[in-house]
Amino acid sequence: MASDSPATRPTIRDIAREAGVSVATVSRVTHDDPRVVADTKRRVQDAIDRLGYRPSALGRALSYQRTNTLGIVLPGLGGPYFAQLIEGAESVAVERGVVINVVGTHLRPDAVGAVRQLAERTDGLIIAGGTLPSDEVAALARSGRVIVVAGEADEAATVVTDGRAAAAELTGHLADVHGYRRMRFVGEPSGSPDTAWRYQGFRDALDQRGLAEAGEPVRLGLDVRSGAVAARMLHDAADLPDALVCANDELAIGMLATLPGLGHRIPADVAVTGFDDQALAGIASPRLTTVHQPIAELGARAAAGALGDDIRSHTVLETRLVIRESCGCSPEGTPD
Amino acid sequence: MASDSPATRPTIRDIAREAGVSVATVSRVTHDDPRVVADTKRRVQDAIDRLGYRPSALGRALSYQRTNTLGIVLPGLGGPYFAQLIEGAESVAVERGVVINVVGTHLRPDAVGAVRQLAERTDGLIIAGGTLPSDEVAALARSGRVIVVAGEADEAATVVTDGRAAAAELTGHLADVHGYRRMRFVGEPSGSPDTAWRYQGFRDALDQRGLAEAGEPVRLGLDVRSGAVAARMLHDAADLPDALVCANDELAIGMLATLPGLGHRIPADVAVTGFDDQALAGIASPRLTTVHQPIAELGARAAAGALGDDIRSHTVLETRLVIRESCGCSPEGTPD
DNA sequence: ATGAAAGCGCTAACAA
DNA sequence: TTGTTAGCGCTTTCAT
Repeated sequence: MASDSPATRPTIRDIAREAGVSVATVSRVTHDDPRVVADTKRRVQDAIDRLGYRPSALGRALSYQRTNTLGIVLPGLGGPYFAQLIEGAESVAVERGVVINVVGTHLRPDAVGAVRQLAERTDGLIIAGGTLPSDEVAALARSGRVIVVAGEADEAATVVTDGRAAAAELTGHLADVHGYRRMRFVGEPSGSPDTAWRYQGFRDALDQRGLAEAGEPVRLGLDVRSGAVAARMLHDAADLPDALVCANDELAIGMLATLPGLGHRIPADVAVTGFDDQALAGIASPRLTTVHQPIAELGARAAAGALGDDIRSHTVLETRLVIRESCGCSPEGTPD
Repeated sequence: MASDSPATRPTIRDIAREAGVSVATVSRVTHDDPRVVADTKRRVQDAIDRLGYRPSALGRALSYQRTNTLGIVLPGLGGPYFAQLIEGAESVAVERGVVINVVGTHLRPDAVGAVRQLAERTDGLIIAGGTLPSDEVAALARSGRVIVVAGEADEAATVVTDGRAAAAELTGHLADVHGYRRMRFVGEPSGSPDTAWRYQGFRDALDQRGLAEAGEPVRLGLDVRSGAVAARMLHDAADLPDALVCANDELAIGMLATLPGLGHRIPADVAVTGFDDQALAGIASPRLTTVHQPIAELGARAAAGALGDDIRSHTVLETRLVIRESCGCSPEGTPD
């Protein structure tokens, strides 16, 4: 428990000795090599069971020159977005007998060092946009398989969605269908490339229509808590616009969990939109108008690339505007 | 220009050759060994820089017989609870020059296999309660350093909080101060030991007062989405109790983001409580009455243990009841 | 101050 | 069918 020194693990040599064979034979048995005769195999297997031997992944990795591991670098292990991304990556990792190792850089003072360590122990790396300086990404890409997801890179292949166009379409709906004029973006644009693109799309739609932002972007993170904080700030400043365009669903959920309690009805007093179309978006009340993104697919494609499949150097996946009620539309899809 | 081996990473031998020294000397340089004379050191460092050499973590691990890696096994990488746990572990990992590798078992068909792989590549393991069959945990504990967090184990040390007592205290407050009689638990008790303890505490408080549950536990997950789903179910069944005792804050937040939109005021029509006291709990509206848990501390203690510190075989950390407004108390802390 | 060489746990030619 | 042996990349005595 506290102080018992774990017995040292048996090595392939221990088994060889125990079974009275060579290490090569033991290795063959652990690989189900058909060449070993049944009787020998049994003897070896017995020794393995008796001593509780399991081949060292480290030793194997060194010999194979591959680790059967896929690394994923994310800003943090927070919300559903990254969970889904990982899930997508897992789906392809599983069918290739590869395990996944995740590191979150936001928690890490020395993110670069941690990622370099990770790179050593993996056959490929998925890096989320905005987690590392781009020259570091380039360096990593030069010495290994790297795919950047939701970000830009010139030395590595990227897998993204066109968040800019999607955000513009969403904002256009708010302006044209509902006639909102005072709209404000929630989320720190420079937080990640992803968010930057969405903000740009928001601006695009405004500019196209000669509209101005109802204020600076609310510069906060991308989690539920930040949505709640933003809601309180806006309430305290008595400065609610017609519509709050949130950088993702979680922010919007934070709004839903705060604004009503503060006396603001959604969407009657203020419209709120999300981005991502997480499962939650269709369940909260009012249901969230948002943009659907194939997040798991993003992870799956990236994983395939990072594991050696040939993929295009720049893959862009489709998004889809999802109109529900938080923008002011009625459940039938028509504006109020 | 040494462009002979282009694709493959340079090894310590390449550097040795390039600098005209032995591998031992290169190794000394990478370890800042004071015995190498300045001139030699410079020559080696030059070669290292020129070829872009970085010692292989794999090779080192094999030689050192340690990996400088800490593994964490969680059900999933979803919400803030696990993010905080990891953060706590990171804080001690960082000061020991250790990196963290996380795997989520819920995403994994072959969780056991994945964890075994992980165990190979780490010096210690933190395992969240309920993620693995207990005999597997025992096996892992026998061959390495394992700490179980928020769960039970006889072969491994555990780090927990007394969720049962805390839940009983919280429920007692609801019953005694507010006089609620119809109370219902939200969350699947058998989902994790943690949740089971909280449900037990809830039952304890009820039993003590001769009260009955206002219905079976609402058997859902522990995420925001499940809270929203539960809210809709209860609404659709027109079966809202006096108070909803949620297994964690996220569930409660899902309620806050759904119930008001469905026409139910919190706490006027129905009280809602959380568990964990996430940052969000004090910001959403109404602010959440909940139980504070030192989650990061949980992670930190577990990490210390998993990395070799002597810790008690059973550590229990303090919780604290946090009364805010979602239970019906006024901001001043008095009941309505 | 530096080098030679023996491991660390495993795999895979090559021999026998 | 099985064994011998040379790596995989690195560290670390032990010599020199």
